[in-house]
Formats: sequence, structure tokens, C-alpha cells
Amino acid sequence: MGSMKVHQLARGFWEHEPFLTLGCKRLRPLAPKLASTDHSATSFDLKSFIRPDSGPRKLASSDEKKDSPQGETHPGGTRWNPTQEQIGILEMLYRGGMRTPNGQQIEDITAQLSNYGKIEGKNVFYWFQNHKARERQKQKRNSLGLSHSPRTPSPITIISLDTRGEAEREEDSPYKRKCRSWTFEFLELEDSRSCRDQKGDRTLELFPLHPEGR
Amino acid sequence: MGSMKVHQLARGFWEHEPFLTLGCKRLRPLAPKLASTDHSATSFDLKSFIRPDSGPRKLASSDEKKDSPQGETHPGGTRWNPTQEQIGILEMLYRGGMRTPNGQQIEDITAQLSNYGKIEGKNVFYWFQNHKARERQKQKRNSLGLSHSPRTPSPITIISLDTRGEAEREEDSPYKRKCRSWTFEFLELEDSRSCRDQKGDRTLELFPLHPEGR
DNA sequence: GCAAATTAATGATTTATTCAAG
DNA sequence: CTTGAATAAATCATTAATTTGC
Repeated sequence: MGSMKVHQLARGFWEHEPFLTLGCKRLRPLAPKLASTDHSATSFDLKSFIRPDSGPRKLASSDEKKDSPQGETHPGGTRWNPTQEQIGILEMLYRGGMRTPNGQQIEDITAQLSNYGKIEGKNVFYWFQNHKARERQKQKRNSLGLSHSPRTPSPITIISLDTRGEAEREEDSPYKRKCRSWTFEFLELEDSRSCRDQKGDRTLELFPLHPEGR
Repeated sequence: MGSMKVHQLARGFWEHEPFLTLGCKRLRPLAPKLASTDHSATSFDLKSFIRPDSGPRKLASSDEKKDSPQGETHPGGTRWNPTQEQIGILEMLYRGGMRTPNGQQIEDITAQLSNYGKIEGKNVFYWFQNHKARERQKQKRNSLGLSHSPRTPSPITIISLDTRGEAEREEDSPYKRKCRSWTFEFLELEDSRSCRDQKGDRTLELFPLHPEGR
């Protein structure tokens, strides 16, 4: 089950340097970065030298005054670390029926949640995506593992938030046309910690293709 | 100001949450964000989370100033209709090796392509996504159906679209970590946007729209 | 008791699939 | 049919829990 990956090392076929590679210092000789499925007992873990503070600061000007000294929200500032209040509100909204908020809704939610910690719109977006997906797979697993009682669809808790009769039942309808207006931020945060260049070993997925397809 | 009635008939867990519908008040003394163990009642004004979705998706397209040089345009604003020049440039970039441009690159490409017709960043993003996927599935189908002659990639034609020598040999590697920083556009605003206190210092950037946009 | 090593959760990206406009 | 647009699934990567050795 699943997709097996075949590492094809056809390094020569697509090996055409498209652009003039210059200045790209990101090309570091990092370790091969073995796949996570590695089972060897090599206790060589190299991810434990990320010192939270006083770490190797970049030689750039220390202009990242963003992180407050308290660092309560998320010290490192790498990825969003939600607070309990934020999670609570998000879960409540989820239970209220919200599944894929649009841009306006994300804006509002973000604005509100920012009172409890640093947060961005994409965090809200991702949270809903992940939560929805994981709830679904959890339910599926339960449905399979547990007794096959497909009844009891869910203990719906429809909290109608006065949507003026728009109904807006955002149930489990897959593939709904929602026009989410979004764009990129163009910030290009090229931090040294993230954005690892990660030499990509070509892997070709051989997923079960459809019989006829379309 | 709309008096949001909150019919919170949840299932008991959130019964005690005092939801203050403060309406236009948002100045909050910066919640202390206590430790995660704290579970105090978080007051939370759901200003207008479940906004009634703004039925018409036409976002104020009153400015039909878009006199397309080539007639290729999307008058109603339904979806992007690329011009030949745009497609040509995009294909060149693709054959040059670009697969998943980051925010900066998308910005550049969009800026360039906007000379040939209306375009947004997301169009560029989607184009690369779709083109990559469809090239792949086409190739897969070919390789499976019969020993089809492999499309010779042809000379690569260094395009170097004014990107100041941005190397970025983005090959056909699946799952590459790219730090694309993006946010939503949040211009779905119609009426009833009353209390937009617009902190401004929030993390969402709300960068000004491009001259070609909207 | 603490800190490194390991594991479990989950945030963030990319790919696959689907829908609908033209 | 072609393809832009959007969502779901898969997966990578980082952080918090948890375990383990001292």
C-alpha cells in the first residue's frame, strides 16, 4: 500500500545548469540527510545543537528586534507555537462548523488570536487544513479499528453564529468551490536555520495509477 | 453595529466561556498569555467570524481599466487567461528548470508578465503547480503505455529573467523544503466592515496591491 | 532531579486529485 | 478537451512530551 519510491539517479538527464549559479552560498555540503525511514541504529543525531539563545548569530546586523526578550510566544520564531487560548478558540470554531475559512474569516480569526500570542494568517489556514485532515483520518481509523458502527455520524454541535440564514453548512462536503483570495507575501525570509537547501535526491513515485483516468 | 447573537449550544465544554460581543472594541491590554497550564476563561469577542460570506464573488471590478494589449483578458474577472507571451515566458522558465518558485521569484515573474496582460501571483503559482503535475503525469503515461521516445529536453536557453543571476536550479526533485512566506490578501471586504481598527502592527502584511491588480 | 536521546504531535510544504470555465 | 483554480492526501521537518541513563 502506498507509494514506493525509486531513487533514480539519472543525474545526467536533467543535469543542465539552467541559470548561472553564482553567489548561491546556500549550497552547503550538508550531510546526506538520510530518509526518515532509516532503521539503522546510528545514534548520530545532529539536530541537538540548536541552542535556543546565544546561538551562532548571523553576521548580519541584529535587526531582528521582533522577538521580545520574554519570548513567551515562540522563542525561536521558527514556527508557530499556539497557545492554549488560541487552540481553544480554533477548536471551538472548528466544532462550530468552520472548516475552510476564507480570506476575510482568516483575517478576523488572526486578528483575534493575535491577542493571545503571535500568529499569522497562514497559521490559521494551516491549522484548519491539518486539523480537518487529521480529524478525518482519526475518525476513519476509529471506524475501522473499532466496531463497525457507521451510525452516529457525529455529535454535531451546530452553533449557529447568526449567519443571517445563509446556512453555510460547511459540513464534510469535499471539494467545495471557495474563492479564497490570497497572494504571496514576498518576504523571502532567508534565515539560516530554515530553508535548508537539502540536496534533493530524485525519487520517483510509482503510485497506483488509474485504469483509464479522466 | 450588528448585534451578533451567539447561539452557543455547544456540548457543555464551552458552556462557561464568557463571550463578549464587544463589537468595535478591540483594545485589549495585551493578554498576558500565561503559561500553558493556565486555563482561565478567555474572553473572546467573536466580532464577525462567520461573516456571511459575501455572496457575490465579484470583487468590485469597477475599474475595468485593464485594456489588454492583446485582447486576451478576463473581463469579468473569472479566471486568468494567459496570453501567448506569458505562456511562452513561463514555459521558458519551466524548461530552464524552475519548478516551484518562491515568493520573490513569483513576484518578479508576475511583474514581468504583467506587461503582457493582467496576472496575479497566484496565477504564476498555480501555473507552475499544474504544469509540473501535468508534465509528470503525461510522462508517466507515456512511459507506461509504451516505450515512448523520451522527449529530449532540448537546449535549455538560459532565460535569466532579470533575476539578477538567481541560480536556483530547481530540478525535478519532489518534496523540497522551500520557505515560501505568504499571506492572504484580505481584500474581500464589502460593506459592513465597520470597525476595522487595523492595528497595522500585526503580522499580516497587507502590502499594497500591485499597480496592475484590481 | 536533570539533561540527552527517543518518541509523539503537529506545523508547514509539496503532490495528487477534482471541479469547473472557456 | 484543455487548463486554471482549489482542496485533499502525503510527507517533510520542527517542537513538545516522554523516556532513559547518570
